[in-house]
Amino acid sequence: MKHKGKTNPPGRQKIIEALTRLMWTNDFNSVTTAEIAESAGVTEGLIYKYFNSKKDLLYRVLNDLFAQFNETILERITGKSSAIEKLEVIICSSIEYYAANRVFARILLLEVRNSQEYFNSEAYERVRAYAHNILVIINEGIGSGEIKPDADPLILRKIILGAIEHACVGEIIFSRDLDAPSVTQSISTIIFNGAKA
Amino acid sequence: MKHKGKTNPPGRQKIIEALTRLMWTNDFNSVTTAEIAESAGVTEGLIYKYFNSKKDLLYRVLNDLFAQFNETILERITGKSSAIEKLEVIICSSIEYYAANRVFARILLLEVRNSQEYFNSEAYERVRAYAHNILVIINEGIGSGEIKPDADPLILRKIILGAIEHACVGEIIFSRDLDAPSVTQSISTIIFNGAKA
DNA sequence: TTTGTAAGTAAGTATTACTCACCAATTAGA
DNA sequence: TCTAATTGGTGAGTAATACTTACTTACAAA
Repeated sequence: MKHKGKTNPPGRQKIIEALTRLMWTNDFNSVTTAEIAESAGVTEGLIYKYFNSKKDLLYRVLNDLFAQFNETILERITGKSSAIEKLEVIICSSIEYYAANRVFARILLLEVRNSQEYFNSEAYERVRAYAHNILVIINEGIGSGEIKPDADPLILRKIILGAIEHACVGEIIFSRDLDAPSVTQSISTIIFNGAKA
Repeated sequence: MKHKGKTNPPGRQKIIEALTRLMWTNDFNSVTTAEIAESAGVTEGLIYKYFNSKKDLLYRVLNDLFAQFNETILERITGKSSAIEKLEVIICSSIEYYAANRVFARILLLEVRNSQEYFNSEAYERVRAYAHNILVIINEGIGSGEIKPDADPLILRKIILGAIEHACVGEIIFSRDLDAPSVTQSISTIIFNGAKA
């Protein structure tokens, strides 16, 4: 029988932790269900009691990690009144979080987007909420006169998200250090003040 | 015996075309070697005569597509003397190319980066050359006084590449239309003139 | 006590990426 | 010209892997 999903039994949690642990050194495709089970100290069958597929398990891991991420972000922007300041906090917090939580970053930026199922997952819902939040702040900034009224909010969001991701993705792939405040400073200067002399 | 790689026999080319064709509708992981062979009209064994692995095949496909892409770009920027103009041409050409060649875009942006082997591939070398070219143009722009001298060239490149990618990735995943000139215009305005009012 | 369900096991199975021994035709060398 | 090697291609394997299914045990409530 399948699990109803109301509770979070120890076995289930151990499986989630095992995959997270294994992905510290391996990419998702090269981690096997047998390894996950062994590392969790349970049998392979149990994985399929709690998760529909190996990918479903991955999306749950991402979902858990993204939940924490979203909390951190929301916590940090409350109190800031300027829209640009809020956006800078989001940029910096995102980079910091990716730098500190490489498995999270790898899953989010490199492992899930290749398959359609992801876009029906709960994890993706959270990503949308995060992106929506940025859009709200941009519109707020346009409303208050902080941001140019003719800047396309959707494009500005794409640039911000793209800059965050691209600023991290290389360092995540090659396990290089990331100086979040300094990178944020550079990004923010270019995006808000422009690169043209 | 393994193939030496000097020639490009019909079977080899048919395999490349088959994967490209199959990836028009399916993501890489859900395409099987059996399907590739059948669609190419050859046997499964032949795939491994010409390619070391299924992934190696993917990287070769990307390599071929990226070669064309690089040619297109280089062709278009010759003649332009302003650095910013060159960068705008690169942004617009990239978006146009991704829009017109969705399989190429999906492979490059969504399918290869999750595995380390990719970063040793010939395809990745081409990506580096493309990125290097952008950096050269940025430095040229700083030298000529078009671009702010205190803008970090590496970060500016990340923002440009990030903006291009993020401007396309959603539309590629969800098969939406992409208006390259208009998106380029918006991106360029924000990056070069700044978003701040 | 009984009944139902949740937690977990163990032994499968089908599929899939990949291998290997072989064939036929062309080319090169002696 | 005979032969030896190389190239293009086949087809029947194999090991591994994601997933299934029938089963056991623990336990909570009625």
